[in-house]
Amino acid sequence: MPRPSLKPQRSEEILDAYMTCVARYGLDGATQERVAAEAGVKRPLLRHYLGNRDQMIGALNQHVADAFNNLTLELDCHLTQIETGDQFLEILFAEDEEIDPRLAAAWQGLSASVGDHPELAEALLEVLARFVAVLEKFFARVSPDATPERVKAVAQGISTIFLSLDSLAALDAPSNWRTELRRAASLLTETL
Amino acid sequence: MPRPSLKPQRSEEILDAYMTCVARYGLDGATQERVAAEAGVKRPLLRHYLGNRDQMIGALNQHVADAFNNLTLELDCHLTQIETGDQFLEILFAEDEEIDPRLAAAWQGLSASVGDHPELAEALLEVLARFVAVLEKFFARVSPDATPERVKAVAQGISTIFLSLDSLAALDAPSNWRTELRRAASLLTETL
DNA sequence: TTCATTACTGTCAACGTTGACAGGTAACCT
DNA sequence: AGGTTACCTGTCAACGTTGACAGTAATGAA
Repeated sequence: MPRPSLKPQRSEEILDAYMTCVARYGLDGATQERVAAEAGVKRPLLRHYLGNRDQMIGALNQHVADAFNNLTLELDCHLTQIETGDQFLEILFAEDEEIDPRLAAAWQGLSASVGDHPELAEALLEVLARFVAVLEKFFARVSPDATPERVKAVAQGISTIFLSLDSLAALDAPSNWRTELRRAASLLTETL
Repeated sequence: MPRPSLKPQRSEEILDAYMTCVARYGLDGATQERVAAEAGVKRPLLRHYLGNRDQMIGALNQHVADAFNNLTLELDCHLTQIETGDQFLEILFAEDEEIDPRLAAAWQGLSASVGDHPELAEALLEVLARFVAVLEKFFARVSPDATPERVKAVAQGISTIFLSLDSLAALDAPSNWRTELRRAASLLTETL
Protein backbone atom coordinates (compact mmCIF):
# COMPACT_ATOMS: atom_id res chain seq x y z
CA MET A 1 0.00 0.00 0.00
CA PRO A 2 1.35 3.36 0.92
CA ARG A 3 4.86 4.57 1.28
CA PRO A 4 5.97 4.28 4.92
CA SER A 5 5.51 7.40 6.95
CA LEU A 6 8.47 9.29 8.33
CA LYS A 7 6.26 11.47 10.41
CA PRO A 8 7.49 10.42 13.84
CA GLN A 9 11.20 10.72 13.05
CA ARG A 10 10.92 13.85 10.90
CA SER A 11 8.69 15.55 13.42
CA GLU A 12 11.22 14.80 16.10
CA GLU A 13 14.09 16.12 14.00
CA ILE A 14 12.25 19.28 13.16
CA LEU A 15 11.14 19.89 16.72
CA ASP A 16 14.69 19.40 17.87
CA ALA A 17 15.91 21.94 15.34
CA TYR A 18 13.13 24.22 16.49
CA MET A 19 14.25 23.86 20.08
CA THR A 20 17.79 24.70 19.05
CA CYS A 21 16.64 27.86 17.31
CA VAL A 22 14.43 28.91 20.19
CA ALA A 23 17.28 28.39 22.60
CA ARG A 24 19.46 30.59 20.43
CA TYR A 25 17.12 33.28 19.12
CA GLY A 26 14.00 33.12 21.24
CA LEU A 27 10.57 32.10 20.04
CA ASP A 28 10.00 35.07 17.75
CA GLY A 29 13.49 34.83 16.35
CA ALA A 30 13.03 31.17 15.50
CA THR A 31 11.54 31.68 12.05
CA GLN A 32 10.42 28.74 9.94
CA GLU A 33 13.26 29.53 7.56
CA ARG A 34 15.83 29.17 10.32
CA VAL A 35 14.25 26.05 11.70
CA ALA A 36 14.14 24.50 8.26
CA ALA A 37 17.79 25.37 7.65
CA GLU A 38 18.75 23.97 11.04
CA ALA A 39 16.84 20.78 10.34
CA GLY A 40 18.17 20.56 6.79
CA VAL A 41 14.81 20.55 5.08
CA LYS A 42 12.73 22.94 3.01
CA ARG A 43 10.35 25.20 4.81
CA PRO A 44 7.09 23.78 3.47
CA LEU A 45 7.99 20.49 5.11
CA LEU A 46 7.57 22.06 8.49
CA ARG A 47 4.00 22.77 7.63
CA HIS A 48 3.60 19.32 6.14
CA TYR A 49 4.57 17.61 9.36
CA LEU A 50 3.64 20.02 12.08
CA GLY A 51 0.92 22.24 10.68
CA ASN A 52 0.76 25.99 10.93
CA ARG A 53 2.75 28.19 13.21
CA ASP A 54 0.46 27.96 16.19
CA GLN A 55 0.42 24.19 15.97
CA MET A 56 4.18 24.19 15.64
CA ILE A 57 4.48 26.24 18.79
CA GLY A 58 2.16 23.88 20.59
CA ALA A 59 4.16 20.89 19.46
CA LEU A 60 7.38 22.59 20.45
CA ASN A 61 6.01 23.36 23.85
CA GLN A 62 5.17 19.71 24.28
CA HIS A 63 8.55 18.67 22.96
CA VAL A 64 10.45 20.91 25.34
CA ALA A 65 8.25 19.82 28.19
CA ASP A 66 8.91 16.17 27.38
CA ALA A 67 12.63 16.72 27.09
CA PHE A 68 12.73 18.62 30.34
CA ASN A 69 10.66 16.01 32.08
CA ASN A 70 13.02 13.36 30.78
CA LEU A 71 15.92 15.24 32.27
CA THR A 72 14.03 15.44 35.51
CA LEU A 73 13.35 11.73 35.50
CA GLU A 74 16.94 10.83 34.68
CA LEU A 75 18.13 13.14 37.36
CA ASP A 76 15.73 11.58 39.80
CA CYS A 77 17.15 8.21 38.89
CA HIS A 78 20.75 9.31 39.29
CA LEU A 79 20.01 10.95 42.58
CA THR A 80 18.88 7.74 44.19
CA GLN A 81 22.50 6.61 44.09
CA ILE A 82 23.88 9.79 45.50
CA GLU A 83 24.29 10.81 49.07
CA THR A 84 25.73 14.31 49.20
CA GLY A 85 24.79 17.69 47.84
CA ASP A 86 28.17 18.15 46.21
CA GLN A 87 27.88 14.98 44.22
CA PHE A 88 24.56 16.26 43.02
CA LEU A 89 26.02 19.59 41.95
CA GLU A 90 28.73 17.70 40.15
CA ILE A 91 26.04 16.30 37.90
CA LEU A 92 24.00 19.46 37.58
CA PHE A 93 26.93 21.68 36.71
CA ALA A 94 28.88 19.18 34.66
CA GLU A 95 30.55 20.87 31.70
CA ASP A 96 30.57 17.75 29.61
CA GLU A 97 27.10 18.35 28.29
CA GLU A 98 25.64 15.42 30.07
CA ILE A 99 22.72 17.76 30.42
CA ASP A 100 21.54 19.24 27.15
CA PRO A 101 22.41 22.93 27.42
CA ARG A 102 19.59 23.82 25.06
CA LEU A 103 16.98 22.74 27.55
CA ALA A 104 17.28 25.58 29.99
CA ALA A 105 17.76 28.07 27.17
CA ALA A 106 14.69 26.84 25.33
CA TRP A 107 12.72 26.97 28.56
CA GLN A 108 13.77 30.56 29.03
CA GLY A 109 13.04 31.36 25.41
CA LEU A 110 9.51 30.05 25.75
CA SER A 111 8.90 31.70 29.06
CA ALA A 112 10.07 35.00 27.60
CA SER A 113 7.25 34.77 25.08
CA VAL A 114 4.47 34.16 27.54
CA GLY A 115 3.37 37.73 27.00
CA ASP A 116 2.37 36.84 23.46
CA HIS A 117 1.48 33.20 24.09
CA PRO A 118 -0.17 32.82 27.45
CA GLU A 119 -1.06 29.22 26.70
CA LEU A 120 2.59 28.25 27.18
CA ALA A 121 2.73 29.28 30.80
CA GLU A 122 1.01 26.28 32.30
CA ALA A 123 3.31 23.65 30.83
CA LEU A 124 6.40 25.66 31.67
CA LEU A 125 5.35 26.00 35.24
CA GLU A 126 4.52 22.34 35.58
CA VAL A 127 7.83 21.28 34.13
CA LEU A 128 9.70 23.51 36.49
CA ALA A 129 7.61 22.36 39.41
CA ARG A 130 8.52 18.75 38.72
CA PHE A 131 12.17 19.62 38.52
CA VAL A 132 12.01 21.45 41.80
CA ALA A 133 10.10 18.58 43.35
CA VAL A 134 12.84 16.11 42.43
CA LEU A 135 15.46 18.33 43.99
CA GLU A 136 13.28 18.72 47.02
CA LYS A 137 12.86 15.00 47.40
CA PHE A 138 16.59 14.47 47.13
CA PHE A 139 17.48 17.08 49.70
CA ALA A 140 14.80 15.85 52.04
CA ARG A 141 16.41 12.43 51.87
CA VAL A 142 20.04 13.40 52.33
CA SER A 143 19.21 16.03 54.92
CA PRO A 144 16.36 14.51 56.88
CA ASP A 145 16.77 16.96 59.73
CA ALA A 146 16.22 20.06 57.65
CA THR A 147 12.83 21.72 57.85
CA PRO A 148 10.61 21.34 54.79
CA GLU A 149 10.65 25.09 54.26
CA ARG A 150 14.42 25.18 54.03
CA VAL A 151 14.45 22.21 51.68
CA LYS A 152 11.88 23.88 49.47
CA ALA A 153 13.81 27.11 49.41
CA VAL A 154 17.08 25.41 48.56
CA ALA A 155 15.49 23.40 45.79
CA GLN A 156 13.84 26.47 44.34
CA GLY A 157 17.00 28.52 44.56
CA ILE A 158 19.17 25.93 42.88
CA SER A 159 16.61 25.43 40.14
CA THR A 160 16.60 29.13 39.42
CA ILE A 161 20.37 29.22 39.29
CA PHE A 162 20.39 26.21 37.01
CA LEU A 163 17.92 27.80 34.62
CA SER A 164 19.90 31.00 34.37
CA LEU A 165 23.24 29.36 33.67
CA ASP A 166 22.86 29.13 29.94
CA SER A 167 21.51 32.60 29.42
CA LEU A 168 24.61 33.91 31.15
CA ALA A 169 26.69 31.73 28.89
CA ALA A 170 24.99 33.32 25.88
CA LEU A 171 26.20 36.69 27.10
CA ASP A 172 29.78 35.46 27.06
CA ALA A 173 29.98 36.01 30.75
CA PRO A 174 33.38 35.37 32.27
CA SER A 175 33.60 31.70 33.07
CA ASN A 176 34.17 32.29 36.75
CA TRP A 177 30.57 33.50 36.99
CA ARG A 178 29.51 29.95 36.38
CA THR A 179 31.79 28.66 39.07
CA GLU A 180 30.54 31.32 41.46
CA LEU A 181 26.97 30.33 40.79
CA ARG A 182 27.94 26.77 41.42
CA ARG A 183 29.50 27.83 44.66
CA ALA A 184 26.31 29.66 45.52
CA ALA A 185 24.38 26.48 44.89
CA SER A 186 26.86 24.65 47.02
CA LEU A 187 26.41 27.11 49.84
CA LEU A 188 22.67 26.59 49.62
CA THR A 189 23.05 22.86 50.03
CA GLU A 190 25.28 23.37 53.02
CA THR A 191 22.56 25.23 54.88
CA LEU A 192 20.60 22.02 55.22
CA MET B 1 13.80 81.32 16.73
CA PRO B 2 12.76 77.74 16.27
CA ARG B 3 10.05 75.92 18.01
CA PRO B 4 11.43 74.53 21.27
CA SER B 5 12.66 70.97 21.03
CA LEU B 6 10.88 68.22 22.92
CA LYS B 7 13.52 65.73 22.00
CA PRO B 8 14.82 65.00 25.50
CA GLN B 9 11.43 64.47 27.11
CA ARG B 10 9.81 62.69 24.19
CA SER B 11 12.80 60.44 23.72
CA GLU B 12 12.62 59.54 27.38
CA GLU B 13 8.89 58.83 27.20
CA ILE B 14 9.27 56.68 24.13
CA LEU B 15 12.21 54.76 25.51
CA ASP B 16 10.27 54.13 28.67
CA ALA B 17 7.34 52.79 26.67
CA TYR B 18 9.81 50.71 24.71
CA MET B 19 11.22 49.27 27.92
CA THR B 20 7.72 48.41 29.06
CA CYS B 21 7.02 46.56 25.84
CA VAL B 22 10.32 44.71 25.90
CA ALA B 23 9.70 43.67 29.47
CA ARG B 24 6.31 42.33 28.44
CA TYR B 25 6.86 40.89 24.97
CA GLY B 26 10.60 40.60 24.48
CA LEU B 27 12.66 42.58 22.03
CA ASP B 28 11.20 41.05 18.89
CA GLY B 29 7.69 41.32 20.23
CA ALA B 30 8.12 45.00 20.98
CA THR B 31 7.05 46.31 17.58
CA GLN B 32 7.09 50.00 16.77
CA GLU B 33 3.33 49.91 16.64
CA ARG B 34 3.11 48.60 20.18
CA VAL B 35 5.69 51.00 21.48
CA ALA B 36 3.92 53.90 19.83
CA ALA B 37 0.60 52.85 21.31
CA GLU B 38 2.18 52.44 24.73
CA ALA B 39 3.75 55.87 24.46
CA GLY B 40 0.58 57.41 23.08
CA VAL B 41 2.10 58.70 19.87
CA LYS B 42 2.05 57.84 16.18
CA ARG B 43 4.59 55.41 14.89
CA PRO B 44 6.52 57.80 12.63
CA LEU B 45 7.39 59.84 15.68
CA LEU B 46 9.54 57.03 16.96
CA ARG B 47 11.64 57.34 13.89
CA HIS B 48 11.63 61.11 14.16
CA TYR B 49 13.13 61.04 17.61
CA LEU B 50 15.12 57.86 17.78
CA GLY B 51 15.97 56.94 14.21
CA ASN B 52 15.60 53.53 12.65
CA ARG B 53 15.12 50.27 14.43
CA ASP B 54 18.76 49.54 15.07
CA GLN B 55 19.28 52.97 16.52
CA MET B 56 16.19 52.52 18.64
CA ILE B 57 17.57 49.30 20.00
CA GLY B 58 20.86 50.95 20.75
CA ALA B 59 19.10 53.78 22.55
CA LEU B 60 16.96 51.33 24.47
CA ASN B 61 19.99 49.39 25.51
CA GLN B 62 21.50 52.57 26.85
CA HIS B 63 18.25 53.50 28.54
CA VAL B 64 17.89 50.17 30.30
CA ALA B 65 21.52 50.24 31.28
CA ASP B 66 21.13 53.72 32.75
CA ALA B 67 17.99 52.77 34.62
CA PHE B 68 19.61 49.63 35.98
CA ASN B 69 22.72 51.50 36.98
CA ASN B 70 20.54 54.04 38.76
CA LEU B 71 18.93 51.24 40.70
CA THR B 72 22.35 49.95 41.55
CA LEU B 73 23.50 53.34 42.75
CA GLU B 74 20.38 53.90 44.83
CA LEU B 75 20.73 50.48 46.31
CA ASP B 76 24.35 51.17 47.08
CA CYS B 77 23.26 54.32 48.84
CA HIS B 78 20.54 52.59 50.88
CA LEU B 79 22.90 49.81 51.85
CA THR B 80 25.30 52.14 53.59
CA GLN B 81 22.64 52.57 56.27
CA ILE B 82 21.94 48.92 56.66
CA GLU B 83 23.67 46.36 58.78
CA THR B 84 22.05 42.98 58.21
CA GLY B 85 21.36 40.77 55.27
CA ASP B 86 17.69 40.51 56.10
CA GLN B 87 17.18 44.24 56.01
CA PHE B 88 18.79 44.17 52.63
CA LEU B 89 16.45 41.47 51.37
CA GLU B 90 13.57 43.49 52.71
CA ILE B 91 14.48 46.16 50.18
CA LEU B 92 15.31 43.85 47.32
CA PHE B 93 12.15 41.79 47.59
CA ALA B 94 9.80 44.60 48.56
CA GLU B 95 6.43 44.13 46.91
CA ASP B 96 5.62 47.81 46.95
CA GLU B 97 7.34 48.45 43.65
CA GLU B 98 10.08 50.46 45.21
CA ILE B 99 12.14 48.73 42.59
CA ASP B 100 10.77 49.06 39.08
CA PRO B 101 9.66 45.53 38.17
CA ARG B 102 10.24 46.25 34.48
CA LEU B 103 13.94 46.53 34.98
CA ALA B 104 14.76 42.89 35.51
CA ALA B 105 12.23 41.85 32.88
CA ALA B 106 13.66 44.25 30.32
CA TRP B 107 17.15 43.04 31.15
CA GLN B 108 16.02 39.48 30.54
CA GLY B 109 14.22 40.49 27.38
CA LEU B 110 17.34 42.07 25.99
CA SER B 111 19.61 39.26 27.04
CA ALA B 112 17.26 36.78 25.38
CA SER B 113 17.90 38.56 22.08
CA VAL B 114 21.66 38.48 22.25
CA GLY B 115 21.59 35.74 19.64
CA ASP B 116 20.31 38.24 17.11
CA HIS B 117 21.98 41.32 18.56
CA PRO B 118 25.40 40.45 19.91
CA GLU B 119 26.20 44.11 20.43
CA LEU B 120 23.86 44.16 23.43
CA ALA B 121 25.83 41.65 25.44
CA GLU B 122 28.57 43.92 26.65
CA ALA B 123 26.33 46.52 28.26
CA LEU B 124 24.14 43.86 29.85
CA LEU B 125 27.10 42.16 31.38
CA GLU B 126 28.56 45.38 32.69
CA VAL B 127 25.28 46.41 34.24
CA LEU B 128 24.95 43.09 35.98
CA ALA B 129 28.55 43.17 37.08
CA ARG B 130 28.03 46.52 38.78
CA PHE B 131 24.95 45.23 40.53
CA VAL B 132 26.81 42.20 41.78
CA ALA B 133 29.71 44.37 42.85
CA VAL B 134 27.45 46.49 45.03
CA LEU B 135 26.04 43.41 46.70
CA GLU B 136 29.53 42.09 47.16
CA LYS B 137 30.70 45.30 48.78
CA PHE B 138 27.75 45.26 51.12
CA PHE B 139 28.24 41.68 52.21
CA ALA B 140 31.95 42.18 52.61
CA ARG B 141 31.18 45.01 55.00
CA VAL B 142 28.51 43.35 57.12
CA SER B 143 30.32 40.01 57.14
CA PRO B 144 33.96 40.98 57.31
CA ASP B 145 35.01 37.49 58.35
CA ALA B 146 33.63 35.75 55.29
CA THR B 147 36.08 34.77 52.59
CA PRO B 148 35.95 36.81 49.39
CA GLU B 149 34.97 33.73 47.43
CA ARG B 150 31.93 33.13 49.56
CA VAL B 151 30.94 36.77 49.36
CA LYS B 152 31.26 36.70 45.60
CA ALA B 153 29.21 33.55 45.33
CA VAL B 154 26.45 34.88 47.55
CA ALA B 155 26.29 38.15 45.66
CA GLN B 156 26.15 36.34 42.34
CA GLY B 157 23.52 33.93 43.54
CA ILE B 158 21.24 36.59 44.94
CA SER B 159 21.60 38.66 41.78
CA THR B 160 20.55 35.70 39.70
CA ILE B 161 17.55 35.06 41.89
CA PHE B 162 16.63 38.73 41.76
CA LEU B 163 16.77 38.79 37.96
CA SER B 164 14.57 35.74 37.64
CA LEU B 165 11.84 36.95 39.96
CA ASP B 166 9.85 38.87 37.39
CA SER B 167 10.01 36.24 34.70
CA LEU B 168 8.48 33.81 37.16
CA ALA B 169 5.84 36.38 37.94
CA ALA B 170 5.03 36.58 34.23
CA LEU B 171 4.30 32.86 34.31
CA ASP B 172 1.73 33.39 37.03
CA ALA B 173 3.77 31.23 39.31
CA PRO B 174 2.21 30.59 42.70
CA SER B 175 3.14 33.44 44.96
CA ASN B 176 4.89 31.20 47.43
CA TRP B 177 7.61 30.61 44.85
CA ARG B 178 8.63 34.18 45.35
CA THR B 179 8.75 33.76 49.08
CA GLU B 180 10.75 30.58 48.70
CA LEU B 181 13.24 32.33 46.49
CA ARG B 182 13.47 35.05 49.06
CA ARG B 183 14.12 32.42 51.67
CA ALA B 184 16.79 30.96 49.45
CA ALA B 185 18.42 34.35 49.23
CA SER B 186 18.12 34.64 52.96
CA LEU B 187 19.82 31.28 53.43
CA LEU B 188 22.64 32.46 51.21
CA THR B 189 23.21 35.51 53.34
CA GLU B 190 23.27 33.37 56.45
CA THR B 191 26.20 31.37 55.16
CA LEU B 192 28.45 34.39 55.57
C1' DT C 1 3.66 89.55 10.24
C1' DT C 2 6.86 86.72 8.57
C1' DC C 3 10.40 83.40 8.86
C1' DA C 4 12.99 79.51 10.64
C1' DT C 5 12.77 75.41 13.01
C1' DT C 6 10.62 71.64 15.09
C1' DA C 7 6.51 68.68 16.18
C1' DC C 8 3.48 65.69 14.16
C1' DT C 9 0.55 63.05 10.51
C1' DG C 10 -0.55 60.52 6.32
C1' DT C 11 0.82 57.52 3.14
C1' DC C 12 3.20 54.35 0.21
C1' DA C 13 6.96 51.18 -1.07
C1' DA C 14 10.03 47.39 0.34
C1' DC C 15 10.98 43.44 2.89
C1' DG C 16 10.44 39.27 5.55
C1' DT C 17 7.36 35.76 7.37
C1' DT C 18 3.63 32.82 7.01
C1' DG C 19 -0.25 30.27 4.64
C1' DA C 20 -1.59 27.57 1.02
C1' DC C 21 -1.58 24.46 -2.73
C1' DA C 22 -0.37 22.24 -7.17
C1' DG C 23 2.57 19.00 -8.94
C1' DG C 24 6.50 15.87 -9.11
C1' DT C 25 9.02 11.95 -7.00
C1' DA C 26 9.80 7.85 -4.30
C1' DA C 27 8.47 3.75 -1.78
C1' DC C 28 5.50 -0.06 -0.79
C1' DC C 29 1.93 -3.60 -1.79
C1' DT C 30 -0.84 -6.52 -4.68
C1' DA D 1 3.74 -3.46 -13.62
C1' DG D 2 0.47 -0.48 -11.70
C1' DG D 3 -1.85 1.82 -8.13
C1' DT D 4 -1.82 4.12 -3.83
C1' DT D 5 -0.01 6.77 -0.45
C1' DA D 6 3.35 9.74 1.60
C1' DC D 7 7.45 12.60 0.93
C1' DC D 8 9.23 16.66 -0.92
C1' DT D 9 9.70 21.06 -3.84
C1' DG D 10 8.33 25.26 -6.22
C1' DT D 11 5.73 29.02 -6.14
C1' DC D 12 2.51 32.68 -5.21
C1' DA D 13 -0.67 35.44 -2.33
C1' DA D 14 -1.57 37.71 2.12
C1' DC D 15 -0.10 39.96 6.10
C1' DG D 16 2.62 42.59 9.34
C1' DT D 17 6.68 45.39 10.15
C1' DT D 18 9.82 48.74 8.87
C1' DG D 19 11.81 52.59 5.98
C1' DA D 20 11.11 56.77 3.93
C1' DC D 21 9.35 61.16 2.80
C1' DA D 22 6.11 64.83 1.65
C1' DG D 23 3.22 67.87 3.75
C1' DT D 24 0.81 70.34 7.64
C1' DA D 25 0.54 72.54 12.16
C1' DA D 26 2.62 74.87 15.92
C1' DT D 27 5.91 77.85 18.31
C1' DG D 28 9.08 81.54 19.18
C1' DA D 29 12.10 85.28 17.40
C1' DA D 30 13.16 89.14 14.36
